[in-house]
Amino acid sequence: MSASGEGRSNPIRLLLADDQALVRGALVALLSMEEDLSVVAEVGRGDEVVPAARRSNPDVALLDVEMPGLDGIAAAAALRTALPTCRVLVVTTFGRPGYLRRAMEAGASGFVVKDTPARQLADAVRRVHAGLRVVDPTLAAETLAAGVSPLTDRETEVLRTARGGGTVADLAGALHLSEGTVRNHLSAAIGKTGARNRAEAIRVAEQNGWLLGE
Amino acid sequence: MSASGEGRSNPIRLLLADDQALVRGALVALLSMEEDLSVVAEVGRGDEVVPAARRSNPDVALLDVEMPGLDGIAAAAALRTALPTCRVLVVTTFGRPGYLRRAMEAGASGFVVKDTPARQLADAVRRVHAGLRVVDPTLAAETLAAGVSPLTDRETEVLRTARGGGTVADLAGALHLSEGTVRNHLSAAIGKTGARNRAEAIRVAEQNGWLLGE
DNA sequence: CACGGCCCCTGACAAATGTCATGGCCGGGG
DNA sequence: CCCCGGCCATGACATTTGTCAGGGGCCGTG
Repeated sequence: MSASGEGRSNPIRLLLADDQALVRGALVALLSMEEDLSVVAEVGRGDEVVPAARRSNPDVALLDVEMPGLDGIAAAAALRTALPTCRVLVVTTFGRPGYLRRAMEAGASGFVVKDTPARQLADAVRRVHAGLRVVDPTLAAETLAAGVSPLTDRETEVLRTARGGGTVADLAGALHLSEGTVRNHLSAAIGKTGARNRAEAIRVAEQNGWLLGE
Repeated sequence: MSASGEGRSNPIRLLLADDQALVRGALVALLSMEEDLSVVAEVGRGDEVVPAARRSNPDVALLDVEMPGLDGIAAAAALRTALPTCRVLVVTTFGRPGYLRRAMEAGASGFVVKDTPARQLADAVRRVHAGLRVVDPTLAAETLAAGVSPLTDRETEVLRTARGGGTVADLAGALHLSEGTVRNHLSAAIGKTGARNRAEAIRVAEQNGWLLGE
């Protein structure tokens, strides 16, 4: 339990990124209760992560996935190149299989969903700081099962644009494609996702985390 | 925690309901830092609110809207009738106008969105406990602007079912209606929401909090 | 009672959506 | 080299969706 092993050594320096101020503040309170942890920066947007990290030089960054400006995965990647010594622990509301995959590819050391017990968070931070990987085992299994996205680049792009809920003509305009082409990509996506119409396809792709990025 | 230093009066007894364990735990940490607040119960499902409240007899209940079992609004209503002396403060991720309206109708004393600064939460709790109302002013304005849902019962029901993303035939089957009728309701909903197709109508209705309940 | 609102159904039509066969383009093997 | 497979694009075609104009039944209210 108590991380007294480190005795008087320097505490682990933390950066917190979450767009919901209340949650962010609550996490600060939670983590500040630990003797060996110290929150040195907190931000509410993905594109503020790297600047803040440059200023505060944290050991570990806790990044939410859903953030304005830049999503947590992209922020993780940016942070890895900007401060390679800083480990990343991704925290998210949704246990989307694709999120985990992308997070790992982006160089994250850990992945925690928001319905894990609060007790475990501090430990996860310590493990990550120690160079270990932290991953929810059930989620890891799901990720393996879901596999990598079967969607082609164009298909994901079209699907992503279609999320806003516009007509085919709108999409065609926005993507500089012919309407027929858009329909074709949508049709392919529908087939690959096993859905029966556009809306379903979007939901499936979203739940698998295949629509992330950009 | 401290030895009753500030103990002029008994601390405010709190019940916390949020389905995300991590957030719930963090909120506990946050609120426990206040001398005059004491978390006496925490639950992760809407249908556990009343039983837990019966056991712990809280002064104020913090309820999240998005919860399994029973949504926070319904839980608020149930709690008001079960323990009329217990005030309710609704906390939610989404500042949907309809949520606020429904929360107030359900007897809540306060409504806070999760991106308000963490500092203000304890004060909100105190205000609510003192019998005052706590409402985000911008959200209140939006609520007035959005008005009450223009959708008829059947229309909302159809729209709610359509959320899952099925074909008209599916909806007709699920609701025991003729396909034509379903299309009519959808068409009406599309008209009233000012949308251009089913998907948009669903999004609009959802954002306004018109699809709550059941 | 008569009226208006909501609900349910029907049927027909226009418009959007989904499917398919086809062809061009490119890069990696035989 | 040529062929094959993946991706992209396109237009014709079938299906689904959305709209409209009806009609009947069931309340609640003036």
